[in-house]
Amino acid sequence: MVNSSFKALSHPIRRQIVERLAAGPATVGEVTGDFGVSKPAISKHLKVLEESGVVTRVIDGRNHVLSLRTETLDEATDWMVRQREIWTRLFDVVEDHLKEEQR
Amino acid sequence: MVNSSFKALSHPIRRQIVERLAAGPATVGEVTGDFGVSKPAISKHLKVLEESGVVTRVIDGRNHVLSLRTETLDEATDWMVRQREIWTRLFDVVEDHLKEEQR
DNA sequence: CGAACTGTTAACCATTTAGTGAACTGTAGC
DNA sequence: GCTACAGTTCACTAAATGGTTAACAGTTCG
Repeated sequence: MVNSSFKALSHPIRRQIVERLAAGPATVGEVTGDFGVSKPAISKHLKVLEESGVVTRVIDGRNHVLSLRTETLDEATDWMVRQREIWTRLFDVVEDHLKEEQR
Repeated sequence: MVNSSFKALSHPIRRQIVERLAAGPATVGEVTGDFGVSKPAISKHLKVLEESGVVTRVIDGRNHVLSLRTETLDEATDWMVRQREIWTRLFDVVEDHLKEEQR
């Protein structure tokens, strides 16, 4: 699932949609915003977000209401944070080593 | 730059390379590992990682030594963490609202 | 009912991506 | 000098991506 999350986030339009939805649920029309692309293009991006598990959709009359599936995004975030912890630790080791040498 | 970082991380092989490099610098041969793909394929993945600013390369004799450019990855990590903070806050608001209603 | 509205599907196109094998560049070491 | 080694570049393919317009499906409302 981490796989498809990163793929979903690899397009600027999709990231902007996620940014919008992080602030709360919205309809397709609302997330469409002012990207200079057609409705079918947005529709496809939403499909990618949905199939990757990043977004869910609830149909309400003629509106489709979109929400973030935060659990999915949490997984991807955790991967990044975990890597950061690892390379930060490494950096500290190097730092310590340099301090050691200065003495 | 956040753009290309996510794109760089959108392929499982490239993420595994990043995982390897998070633990410390390594040569091309070392990161190649046991993905079932040819050397040219790895070479291309490394090019993507390098051009996206995620990885740097220092040539030492006939070995190319790769390292993570952590600043670049920090940007992407920060984007994710920032979004998480936003949707977490939203979640708390909903939580509070539900508690409010239970009373 | 019929028109307007919200959104998707279908068919198509151009570009990018991910992979391949073969050939090449440069370094190491006998 | 020659061979082995580390890695890239080239030329090519197949599939995926991102976009388009045109047509469709369902909902709302006068």
